[in-house]
Amino acid sequence: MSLSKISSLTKKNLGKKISVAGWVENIRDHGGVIFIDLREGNEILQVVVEPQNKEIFKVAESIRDEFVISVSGEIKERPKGTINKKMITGEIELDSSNLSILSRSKPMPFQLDEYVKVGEETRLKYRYLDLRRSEMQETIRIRSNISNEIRQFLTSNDFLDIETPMMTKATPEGARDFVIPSRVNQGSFYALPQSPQLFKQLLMISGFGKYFQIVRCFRDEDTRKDRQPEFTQIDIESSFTSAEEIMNLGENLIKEVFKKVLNIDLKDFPVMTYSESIKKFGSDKPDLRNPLELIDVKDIFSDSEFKVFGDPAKDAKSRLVALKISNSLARSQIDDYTKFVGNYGAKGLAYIKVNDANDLKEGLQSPILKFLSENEIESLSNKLNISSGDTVFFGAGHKKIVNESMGALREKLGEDLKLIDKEKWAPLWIKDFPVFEEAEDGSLSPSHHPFTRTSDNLEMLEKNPAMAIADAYDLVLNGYEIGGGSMRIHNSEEQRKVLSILGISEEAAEEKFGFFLEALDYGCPPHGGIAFGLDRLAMLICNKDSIRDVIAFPKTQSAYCLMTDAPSNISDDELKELAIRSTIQTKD
RNA sequence: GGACCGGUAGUUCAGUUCUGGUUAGAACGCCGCCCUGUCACGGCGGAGGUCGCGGGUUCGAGCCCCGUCCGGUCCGCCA
Repeated sequence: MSLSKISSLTKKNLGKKISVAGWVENIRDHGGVIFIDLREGNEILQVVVEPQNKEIFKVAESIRDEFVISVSGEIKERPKGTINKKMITGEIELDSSNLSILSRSKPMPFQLDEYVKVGEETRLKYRYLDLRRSEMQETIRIRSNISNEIRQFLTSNDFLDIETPMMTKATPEGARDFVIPSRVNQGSFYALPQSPQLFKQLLMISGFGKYFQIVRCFRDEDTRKDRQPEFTQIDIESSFTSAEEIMNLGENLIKEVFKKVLNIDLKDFPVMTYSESIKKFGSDKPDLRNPLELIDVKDIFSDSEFKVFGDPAKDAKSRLVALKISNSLARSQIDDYTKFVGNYGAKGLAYIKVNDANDLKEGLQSPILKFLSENEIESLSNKLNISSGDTVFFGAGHKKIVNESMGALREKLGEDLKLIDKEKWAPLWIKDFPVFEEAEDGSLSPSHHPFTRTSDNLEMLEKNPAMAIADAYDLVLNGYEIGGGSMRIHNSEEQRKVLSILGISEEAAEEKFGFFLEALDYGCPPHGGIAFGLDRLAMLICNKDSIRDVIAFPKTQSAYCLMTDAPSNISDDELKELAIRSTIQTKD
């Protein structure tokens, strides 16, 4: 008799003889009758063992949680009053006539029930058991559905799935590479790809007009809840296209995934420029579910006696913003927020508590009031439209620090004050990024990557690179960057120029990118593309706080696998074969 | 590299500071016995601890001090 799937069993099977197999979710031994909840995937079927069949009954008495068993018998309707509405199979049960233990199990190192919370450390050590829990079964299934829908969508839009090497060449700049030593070419190293960027551009040169790949990428940088050393990108590239076309494609792709996986119709995604986003939110990946906005108040304080505000108000490289909330906070809370913005380099956090908005003389409370003129207070009151009970925070200083600290404060206040509607989806496009980011020492680094085309002309790029705008775009969802892309440079002259602006010498460019620069000279079509972070997308769709929860076997914050104990030492023989010597003394 | 939070039974936690003191508790799980309609079954009984690790202070440390390891959140980092 072949095995039936538990999920397929319904009242239609009443009276039928069937066999099932699975894990023992739970046993209720009443002495005279034994109930076994048998689990297969996420589905559970109640098996009844009656004492009449002495042999089976004896076996059943020895069964423990998570044994793997097979049972055959007849599907019966449950007696009246014993129907369990919480179970999909709650109206039926399997009256066992045969039962065998296929595999025993030691007691679990932690309980798999949904009712018991388990720490992540334990879960990761026994990840294969953690994955048995219905919650994990569900998320892994959803993730599979997501990638399946993506494949279908892209394939039906004529995109070709093409694999690119995992063993490739180390690239300068950017993230640190994971490196693979070569035995055949001793002393030389491959690198794992940070992304298939150059290969997908080469595929455009090869004439594959539409490429995609769901592909693992590797970056040897510190992790976060939304960053793992290895992660998965939905990598897309297209020839003879435009930013509008790629954004349109990406938007339809995400809409399709939400429709098919969650049955949610996303409205058209708003588009915002980078500079507007920074101005309003201090961030290039704002969570639009958060209603708070930064308000520039430079104009009010341009002649201020109060240096903390007056100086930045006069300085082009500085910013002065207010952030208003409709809550009155305790002193200790304000102190906490002051500490919080300190993490981002802010020297302090000025604030005004509005006790009575109708009395600008006595109704305000703040250590900085005595430095502010009546005019300034009145202008502030008008511009911010303050009401009694409000608190206003101020950020003043270098643009970067104000944006980062006040942007982070906006997010934190949004969370703490529960201003964010967690049921909502807030996608948006950010475009018109600068081509380069300027470091404090004036040096430039790519804000996207060095193959991004500017939407300005080349002259502008050379004369004033820090002001040049890139033909690039990011997709942001609920405050997470879930995708980003650009139109690419498609001639070697422009590509060489950008590399030189980045401070990469001609020799270095030749050594690292020579093959690519040469390829650009053999008829390169204009092209561009985008890449989405599958892990982040799945995390958001599954309503999880960390991408670890949507990765079957993730690593810890220190890039360690608690289950396999990777990374680990290799033998001296292996090292010798690879011509490598460690500079670390091995522990005793 | 840095800041902060955590590490006590198999698991989840209480106990920990201001205030160190005899035998470190609970719940769930586990083991044994009982139980014929439960479904997070129930009842009775039992076992289970290097308080992450190392050092120090003290008559005495889970608790105080120093160091260290592990997990998490964040800064730096992430073209």
